[in-house]
Amino acid sequence: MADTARRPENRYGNRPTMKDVAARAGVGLKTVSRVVNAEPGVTPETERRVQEAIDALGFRRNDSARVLRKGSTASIGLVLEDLADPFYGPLSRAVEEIARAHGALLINGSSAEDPDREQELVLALCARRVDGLVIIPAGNDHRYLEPELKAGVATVFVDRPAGRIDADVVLSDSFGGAHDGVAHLIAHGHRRIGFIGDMPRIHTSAERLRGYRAAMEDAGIPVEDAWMSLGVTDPERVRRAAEDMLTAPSPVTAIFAGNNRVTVTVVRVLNEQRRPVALVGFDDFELADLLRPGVTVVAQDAAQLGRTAAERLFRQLDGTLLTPERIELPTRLITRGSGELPPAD
Amino acid sequence: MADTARRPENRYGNRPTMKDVAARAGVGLKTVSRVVNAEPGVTPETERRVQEAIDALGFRRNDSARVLRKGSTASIGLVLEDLADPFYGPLSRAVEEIARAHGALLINGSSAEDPDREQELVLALCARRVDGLVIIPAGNDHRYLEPELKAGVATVFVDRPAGRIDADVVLSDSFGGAHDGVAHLIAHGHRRIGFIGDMPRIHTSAERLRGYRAAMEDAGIPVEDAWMSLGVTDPERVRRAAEDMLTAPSPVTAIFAGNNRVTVTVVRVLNEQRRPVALVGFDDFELADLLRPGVTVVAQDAAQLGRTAAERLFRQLDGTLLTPERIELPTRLITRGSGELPPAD
DNA sequence: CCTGCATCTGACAACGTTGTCCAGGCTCTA
DNA sequence: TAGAGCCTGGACAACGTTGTCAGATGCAGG
Repeated sequence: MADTARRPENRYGNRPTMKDVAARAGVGLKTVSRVVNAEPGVTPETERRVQEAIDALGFRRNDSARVLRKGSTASIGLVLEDLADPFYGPLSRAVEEIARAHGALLINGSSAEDPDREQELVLALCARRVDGLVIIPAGNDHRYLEPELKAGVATVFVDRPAGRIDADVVLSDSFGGAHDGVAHLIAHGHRRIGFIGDMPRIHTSAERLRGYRAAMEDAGIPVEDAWMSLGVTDPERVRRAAEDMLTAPSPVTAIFAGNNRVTVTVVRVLNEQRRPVALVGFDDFELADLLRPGVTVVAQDAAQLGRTAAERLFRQLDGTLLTPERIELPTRLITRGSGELPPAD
Repeated sequence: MADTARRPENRYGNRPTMKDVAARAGVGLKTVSRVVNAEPGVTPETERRVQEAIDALGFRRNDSARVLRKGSTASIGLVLEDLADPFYGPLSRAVEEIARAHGALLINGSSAEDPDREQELVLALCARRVDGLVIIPAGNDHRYLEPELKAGVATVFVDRPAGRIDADVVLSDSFGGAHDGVAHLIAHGHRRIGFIGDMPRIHTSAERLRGYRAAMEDAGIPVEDAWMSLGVTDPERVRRAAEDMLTAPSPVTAIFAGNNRVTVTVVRVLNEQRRPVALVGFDDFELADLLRPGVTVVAQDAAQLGRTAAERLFRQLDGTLLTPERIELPTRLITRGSGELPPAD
């Protein structure tokens, strides 16, 4: 009875250590270490005895101790905005595959678009001594990373540049993509074009807005304030923003949506309109081709972003490095119908 | 010149330790530890000096050493099938939120539906001494986890039960959901109903197939082999399977799709058919309501699965537990049009 | 039988942190 | 002013592993 009530008192609930294995196999500690790490210089007979003890006890090497001794964790960290956002799934997966190919484990976390939380997460990863970091930044100031960079933690930013420090960054050509998308609408006869995007403090949003403005200016079309809605992300407010610009004194005949979440909401709103309104969205999304009309988008390749970033990270770690660089991947306009609707004046 | 060429020779590229901080601040090692951990018993003046040294050197505590000493890593592992699958995004995110609320970090990896890779990943996580594991199993035999369970690693399986060991599992009612979905089609007049699903060795697939058969049997409808397609996941083969059952000697008038990836492909195929074919899919997906017709689905709440599993995990860790249990969450039929089409005979 | 060499094995220190325990200095009271 | 008690700070061991190095063993050759 006293026995059943007894709980393991050690940490890890009494996990066996190499010492235990050594005792059971009747060999020295270091010999166990040799077997576990497949180092040479162990008789087959000895190895067998050790292996037997390992299996019998269910021993697993404690990597914390190993890391402490060796100095490298063979793991990298990924900090992104929201794991639930479909844009980040393929990106994350691509980074994981590259990491795996290099024998590293991926640890990831979401910043929930909160700069403080991003910093907290990054520092937690650094405390665990990850070998490198892939960061989709939420904040604008990454000077807190200076000691880490100096200490040799490989770092690559993705999707948005680092703030106030000099570091690698891999991103899509937001300016060019937005410019192309808006120019596409203009080419189809639109002149009153709305823009709905996220906060301009986010680099990609600012760039896309800039692309919108540039395309309009190139065509000599003055932009009205009522056509632009910034800092809007939650569906309710996107909906209102879209409705507002559709009923403004000079209503828009087309909308450019700054990211996939905005696009989806705008599609819902346009579905309820009597007259057709053209739409081009930034970011592709699944099923965009199945909607009626299909949604024309400016697509960026999330997986490619992840792959490029991860590869660059490991090249930093190889020492094949490399002054910080900015790598911009092109976007691709995919026409599916919604962006080719003529203006319904 | 010799100076610029010099690279840090220590591991971690010369990261400062508490000893360095202590030396710089002119205090003892343990005092630094106290400051870092906000332990009481340090004069404000001393604390200030220590803090200054920490900032100046860019010191970050080495968590490996801490873990080694303390025995708890404050981290949990999540092993899922594919991060890029939209079903797992919200699940993963939910687990992360709960972990965060408990002050734990989430480490996750994809098994790519490969049992060996699952085991490899799980053991890597165990070597890092995660406190607990949330596993979406790919394999059917988890006896390799016995030592871990014995050692007190909290473990919860999600979406599919563990194989050959006794462990907590949280899953959706696949049988009931499929039964409801198929019964719904029958209630709308269908008798020739097709089923396309994944390999029956996957528990959820087998259960959904069982639900389909049961619903048909309840209605007294004999099932023809040509109406069933199992072990089919990639789009190309799903497409062919769907086309085959639509052109069989006794062609189906409705299809039940076993998971969201299948559903999406089937939608594409049905879009190309001249006559309307009814469709109910297992798993909800974004934009299902925007398609024409909207896609009727049996929805499971991925986030809720994740939350439930994570909460249970931490209850195991609290010691508030708990013999292994099987928790089945109900599904919900969401009618949107595609499942209510009458048979076009 | 001893020497030299190669092969296998184990003792020991170190990695950076935290828990334990004790020393020294201070304040307060009698 | 002495003694008690409190507060602050530091010395030291321990966590589980790996690298270093030296000891033990076996064997061949003199």
